[in-house]
Order: sequence, then structure tokens, then C-alpha cells
Amino acid sequence: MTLPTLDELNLLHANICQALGDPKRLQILYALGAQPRHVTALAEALSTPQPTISRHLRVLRHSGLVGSERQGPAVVYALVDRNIIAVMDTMRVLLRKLLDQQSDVMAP
Amino acid sequence: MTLPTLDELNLLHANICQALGDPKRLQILYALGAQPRHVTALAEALSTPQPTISRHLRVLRHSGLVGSERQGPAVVYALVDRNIIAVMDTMRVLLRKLLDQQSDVMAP
DNA sequence: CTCATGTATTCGGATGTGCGAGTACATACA
DNA sequence: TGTATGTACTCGCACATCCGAATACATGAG
Repeated sequence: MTLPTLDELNLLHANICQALGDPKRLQILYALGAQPRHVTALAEALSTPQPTISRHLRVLRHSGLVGSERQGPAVVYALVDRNIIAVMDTMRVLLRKLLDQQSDVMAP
Repeated sequence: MTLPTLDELNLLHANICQALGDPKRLQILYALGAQPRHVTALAEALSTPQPTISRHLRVLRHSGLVGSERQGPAVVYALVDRNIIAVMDTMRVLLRKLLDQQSDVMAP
């Protein structure tokens, strides 16, 4: 495997961002950040049909953000690197600032 | 303007991530991080048609990541909050780690 | 083998996104 | 006002994504 070019890195970077670009997937990541879970547990926790969760997990798996391990009949998913939670939290802080700035403009 | 609910915050968060989820928009953000530019300058710097740049800028504007200011006949775009670059850099570091882990699995 | 549980996939339809080409709109200046 | 420059939009098409519903596949227990 050769080193990725800058363009390839850019593409991979965009893929990860795209994987983060869905509210349900953000919820899934935060849920997995709290503790690894199997698919049905996630489906119940997020009140979402199991096939939907499964599809979102596939996206997250392909982006490399989560990994899976079979435990008996169940498949347990977990974050590959917990730092993704820190990144997401940082974005949320930034988001709050952006919202504040926008309402400042609105306010007077 | 009322405070956003958790779901709304999640949605806004996902919108920002989605705005980041395109290679060309990442390039634009990095370019604007280096220095504010007007549309045509961006189009030339990224070797991309001007309408394409304009459309991507609209996405970034709606997500609140960039702002625009008219300067004579040109419209200069700039990052609203430079911290977005730090977030992107952090994600790139994380991406490198993920790639390393994957090649570890590949290499015997 | 058979059944129950858990997970992944397929199907169909609605929606969204990206691009090139062309064009309309806006500003500055003569 | 007319022209040049710079920006944003529309149209048409290809492609991706999302979902619910139904279904196929995999594993473990009896």
C-alpha cells in the first residue's frame, strides 16, 4: 500500500466528514462513545428500526470510524478511536459560537 | 430566537459535517484559511469553473462556516471562525491513525 | 435438523447533490 | 448610459442517499 496522495487524503477526509453528516449517525457515534453495543441495543436506544441502524453502521464501518466484533449471535460495535468524540465535541463548541454570532446579528 | 433543542443541535451539527463532506469544499476552506479570497481567485487557485466554486461557497455560507463581504465589484469570502481549520487538521491526524491501523491489519 | 434470535441485504420510491453550459444580475468606471 | 468585470442563478442530467417494508443470511440452542 503506497502512501496516499494529497488528493486521496482529501477524499478520505471528505468521506469521514460525510459519514458524520447525518443526525442519526452522530447519535450512533455518541451512543457508542458511551459504551459499545450490539445492533439491536442501538436500535432500541435510538428508537429506530434495526435495518436503518444496520445501514448507518455500514457507512460508519466503511469510513473506518467504528469496528465490529461478533459475540455469539450478536455483533458488537465500538469506536475504533475515541478521539472522534473529542472532534465532534469541538465542532459542537464551534457550532455554538457560530449560532451566537448569528443571533448577535439578528438581535438589535 | 429560542435555544435549539438537542435534536436541532444534532441537525445543525450534521449540516456542518455535510458541508465538510466534499473534497472541493475542504480545499476551499483550506484556501480561505490561508487568506480570504474572492470567487474568481478561488476558481483559479483550485483550477475549477467559477460557477462550481460559487455553488460550493453557497453551501459553506449556509452552514455558517464562511462569510462574504463585497469589495468593489468582487465578493471576498473568509472563514467566520478559524477554529474550523484546527478541527479539520485534527480530523486529518485521526485519519492518518486510522489508515495506519488498517495497514497494520493488512501487513503480515 | 429445526427453531429462535440477531444481523445484513434487497427493493422501490422520494429526495438530494454535483456538474457543465449557458445566462442573468450586480458593480464600477468611462 | 454603455461596457467590462465579477458573481450568482437556472436548466437538464447523472448519480448518490435516505427510508420503510420485506426478506435473506448467520449463529447458537434444543
